[in-house]
Amino acid sequence: MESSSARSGGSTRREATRQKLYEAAVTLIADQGFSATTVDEIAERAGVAKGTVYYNFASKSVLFEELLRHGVSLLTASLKEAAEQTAHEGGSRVDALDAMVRAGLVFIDRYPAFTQLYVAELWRTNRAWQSTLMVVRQEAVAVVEGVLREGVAGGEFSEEIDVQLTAAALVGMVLVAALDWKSFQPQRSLDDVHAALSRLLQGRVSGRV
Amino acid sequence: MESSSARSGGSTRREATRQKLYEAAVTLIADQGFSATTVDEIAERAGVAKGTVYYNFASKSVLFEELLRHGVSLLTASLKEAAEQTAHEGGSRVDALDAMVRAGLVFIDRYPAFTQLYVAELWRTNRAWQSTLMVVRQEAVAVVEGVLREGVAGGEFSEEIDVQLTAAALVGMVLVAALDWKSFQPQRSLDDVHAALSRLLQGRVSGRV
DNA sequence: TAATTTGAACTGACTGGTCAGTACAAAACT
DNA sequence: AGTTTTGTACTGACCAGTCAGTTCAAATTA
Repeated sequence: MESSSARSGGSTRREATRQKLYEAAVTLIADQGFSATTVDEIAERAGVAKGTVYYNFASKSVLFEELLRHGVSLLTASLKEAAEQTAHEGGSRVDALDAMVRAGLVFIDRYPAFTQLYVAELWRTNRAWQSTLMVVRQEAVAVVEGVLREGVAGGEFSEEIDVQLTAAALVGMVLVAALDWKSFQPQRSLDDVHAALSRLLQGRVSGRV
Repeated sequence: MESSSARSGGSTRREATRQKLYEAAVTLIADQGFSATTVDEIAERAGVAKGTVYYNFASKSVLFEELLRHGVSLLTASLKEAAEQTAHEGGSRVDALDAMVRAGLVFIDRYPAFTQLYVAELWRTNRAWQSTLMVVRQEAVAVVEGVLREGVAGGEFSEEIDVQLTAAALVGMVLVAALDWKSFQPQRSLDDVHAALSRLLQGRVSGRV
């Protein structure tokens, strides 16, 4: 079971179907929520028969869980890359933070629906995919926390800062600002939004230029 | 019709029932989402028969909408009070911002479930209560934007800042940090969390003092 | 002050529709 | 030649909303 002709990672055809299903599910669930979205809708939007959904995923919940894993792994990879890139170029930790803010914006710009759905589910309890979500959240936040800790160790950041809380606050800043951007002023450019957040991040809001 | 003994503003009994329904609904919906929460569950949790829900609210959606309105009006009032209080005491705009951050934290501390539910619904589209949510969101954000604008006008904040985006970012910072606090390190004190956010807000993260 | 009436508030069994998941034979891919 | 997809039909659990009937405290009456 599972080998077939194209061995590495399953057949392309199947992979394509799964991708279509992800894309259909992500927008529908972002808009309506998990429970209000029906499997029939997802199948229709993906241009696929309902049976195909169940051929590819064990259940609606499993489809959603794999969608979450898939999406967050993209984000985590992108954040890591941004941090490492900055390090290689000999930038400071503030530069790394800034690069990660930008990476976050790029991600949300490309996958606004996923982001929205993620935020909507993140703090819920008593849901089937709760544990998956926790794991995946921690992976992403850990990247930010890592940079903060390095900054504290290297004397670049104050030792007084609370790493965990500050990381959460930074994530929240980017998340909410970006969702606001996408929802209420989508015509603005990414650079524009990034500049506004950089200014806030570097404490240049209060007067001193 | 409608007079009865206790005239002013409807009977106390009815009001008490509605309050119980709000409280039951807010935790259930925060945990499970709107669609996954049944009216039977809400009624049971409130210690009331299902029919009572429909005697008091036209539908499940209406119950939820009124819950949203009720909750956000509390938040808005609290933010306004914080801002005005600071102004009366002759504080700066940074002080006002800081007071509002604290007011936000106090609110989330008291009503974590409501906050969670609000965040989960805020960026959705195609839902019945969408317009209600927009109105109510704007009321709250406007308070923050107002303080920022006054700060810019008074020369206290840089003219370069983007008021709308910065307001969103500030809200996000408080929101996500507070939800993280409540979810993952609930033993910490409000003062503690407030201090961490103040530090971030005043740009004291990067080295200097 | 005891008996009666009123009506707002509440109850919970019931209905009609919806939806996740199943079944499977035929078709299409690779 | 095996894997994947299709299309249609079906089942059974679940749930929003309804409605005929009940409760009870206050108001009215005698």
